[in-house]
Order: sequence, then C-alpha cells, then structure tokens
Amino acid sequence: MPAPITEEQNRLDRESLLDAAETLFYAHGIQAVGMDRVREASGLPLKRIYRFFATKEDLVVAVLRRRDRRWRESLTAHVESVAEPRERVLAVFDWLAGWFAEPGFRGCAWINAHGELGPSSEPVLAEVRSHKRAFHDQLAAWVSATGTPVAEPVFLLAEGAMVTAGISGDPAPAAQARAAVEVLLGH
Amino acid sequence: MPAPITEEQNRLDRESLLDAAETLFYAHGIQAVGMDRVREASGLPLKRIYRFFATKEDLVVAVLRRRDRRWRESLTAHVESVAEPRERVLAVFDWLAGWFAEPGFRGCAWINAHGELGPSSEPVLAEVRSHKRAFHDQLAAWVSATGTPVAEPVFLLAEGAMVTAGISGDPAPAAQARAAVEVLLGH
DNA sequence: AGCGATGGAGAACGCTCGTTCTCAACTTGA
DNA sequence: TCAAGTTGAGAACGAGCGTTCTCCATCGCT
Repeated sequence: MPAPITEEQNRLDRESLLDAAETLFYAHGIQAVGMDRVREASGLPLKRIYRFFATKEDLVVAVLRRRDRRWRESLTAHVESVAEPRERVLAVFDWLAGWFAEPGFRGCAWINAHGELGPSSEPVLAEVRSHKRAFHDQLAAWVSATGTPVAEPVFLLAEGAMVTAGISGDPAPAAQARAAVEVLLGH
Repeated sequence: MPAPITEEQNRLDRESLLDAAETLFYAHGIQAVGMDRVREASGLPLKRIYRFFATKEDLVVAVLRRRDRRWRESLTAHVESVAEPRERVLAVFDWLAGWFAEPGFRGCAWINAHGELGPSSEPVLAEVRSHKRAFHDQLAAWVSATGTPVAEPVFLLAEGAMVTAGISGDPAPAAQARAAVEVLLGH
C-alpha cells in the first residue's frame, strides 16, 4: 500500500465536506449549487467527494440528517435547561426567536428542501418528514408534560412562525407564537 | 398584414399557457419542469410562449400572480358567504380543509416557490411576499371584525397548517388549527 | 532504486436546460 | 396571382449540470 489516508483525516474531511455543502445549500438553495462549488468550498477533490457520497442526492440527505441531529440537540439542550414544564414549552419559542435573528437566517432548511425537492426526490422527502415528525414528537412530549392537550396547535404555531419568519425575514413571529402558546396553555 | 392572430385567440392561448404551466409547476416543482414540457402541455409553439413571456422567470411570476388572484377570490367568496364575524374566521379553516383534501394537493404553491427560488429570484421572492402579505391582511381584517386582537396567531396557525399538510399529505392540520382558533377567539 | 498502487487536479463526457434561429407553409392585400 | 411578411414546428446553440476519466506526482515496500 502506497499513500493512504488516515481514518482520522477521513472523518475530518467528511465533516468539512458536510460543512461546506450545508452552508452553500442553505444560503443559495440546493439546486442552485453545483458540485463544483461544493468542491471549491470544501477544498476536497471531486473524486474524494464521490467516494464519500455516490450522488449529490446522498450528500443532500446526509447534510439534512446531520443538521437534524444538531438542530434538535441544540433545541433540547436549551429547553431542558429549564425545569418547569410550562416554561419549557415557552422556551421552545425563545429558542426559535434566537434562531430567526441569526445573521443569514433563511427559513427552515427542511421546509425549503421540501419545496425544492419534495416532488422529485423520494429520499429527501422522507428525510424532511422524518425531521418534522421528530420535532413534532419532541414538542408534543414537552407540551403533554404540562397536562394541557394542546400539542397540535403549539406545533402548528411553531411551523407557522418558521415559515413566516423565513419568507418575511422578520423574527417577530416567534414572539407572536409564544404569546399565543401562553394563552393556549392557560393562565 | 398577412396571417394575424385575433386578440381573442391571444387571450385564450395565454390562459392555456398559464393553465399548463401552473399545473406542471405545482405538481413537479418549477425547476423540474422545462420549457419544452410547458410547450408540449400547452400545445403552443415555443416562439409564441416567448412572445407572451420573455423569460421563464416572467412566466413563473405570471403564474403565481394569477393563482394569487384566484386563490384569494375563492377564499373570500367562501368566507364572506358567512355573516357572523366569528364564524367567518372559522370558515377560513374550513376552506383550508377543503383545499388540503383536494386530489393532487402538494402544499402552498408560494411556500414551495419560496423554497425553490427564494434565494435566487428576486421577482419570485417579491411575488411570494406580496401574496403572503395580502393573505395576512385579509385574514387580519376578518379577525379584527370579531373584536379580538388575535390576528397574528390566527395567521400563524393558518401558515403552520398549510406547511404541515403539504409535507405530511394529511389534511388534519386544518381542523386542529380551527379548534385552536376557537379557543383564541374566546368561547 | 524501482515498482506499483493511490491520491489530487481538473479536463472531459453526456445530458438537459433556457433561449434563439431556420425555413417552409400559409394568409392576406394589391 | 403574386409578393410580403407572419406563423408554426422543431433544430440548433451555448451554458451548466452531475458524474467519470486521464494523467502525473507521490508514497510504501522489496
């Protein structure tokens, strides 16, 4: 064996690749970003990229999957740092407010991916549904801990806030949704 | 002048073109549908299509604009056939339920277009924002007639229902949002 | 030192897209 | 009837895509 690549280097490069692809896809849309731009941004040769992921579609799914893990971990960490069940549910919307206000925020990556590839890519559609179901179930668990059966409307308010903030560029929907959730949870 | 086309024929063909484009764009996504497929479905020569709309982007904007007019007219007709203000607001969600249950429903065309072209087409982005603002303002007027200051959460519930029904394919979010609106409007 | 396999850089391929062009057929006014 | 100009059908073009291939430098091993 001649000039191998260490297992550790492989892992680092794979993360760089996912970093570059995620940033580009989120900022410009998936279909608008060619594999050449991913190569340029990641610094990896095309050959290596296609050894990690056999097709662009595989790369897209991997990006969404990693983003899902990180997104829900970040949300969970924020929410579960609060003790009281009712406050926990409200903390979801505080976290959303922070997300919406981040520079470069362009809406929910999964809603956007659904709009772009939902009709044409079965694996991407499955990944989007999986993410939304996971978020729904997590949120429903937090809501149910308050003893108030309002999981569905709270979820719809969160989704409405995401899509509206994404389109308008205004983070205000997070606070508006939060206020409505306070009412639904009872005073 | 040799072989002209009547003004009336022009109008009919233009509508056929918009019909074909709207159906295809909505079903398969905008970027996934080439101008050749629009030509085939509309039966119009490419030359004529480009005389109506100089670019595909112009066609997309025209499709969204006509759909916006029809969509809001249909909603308004349904809602304003009801007299009582509170019932009017609830009628919005009945209308949404009917829409979500239509065969071929694939979510909100504007949310989808935003996901596809929001980052890359300024005219499409403007059209999406214009539609959402118009819907918001109309809905807010209906809500404000009830004397209850809950226009924003009602709008977010509607948006959340649209995006969730679009991704899941399940029309249930309309009824869930309706139930929450009943609570917000007071019993 | 030399062999052989591997990696990187990017050219190349096949395809599809949006858009434009060619050209024969046709309609109409003189 | 004839000339003129518009129309329709589709070929053609240039660009960009995802993906694969070529080629050379590089390294480990005997």
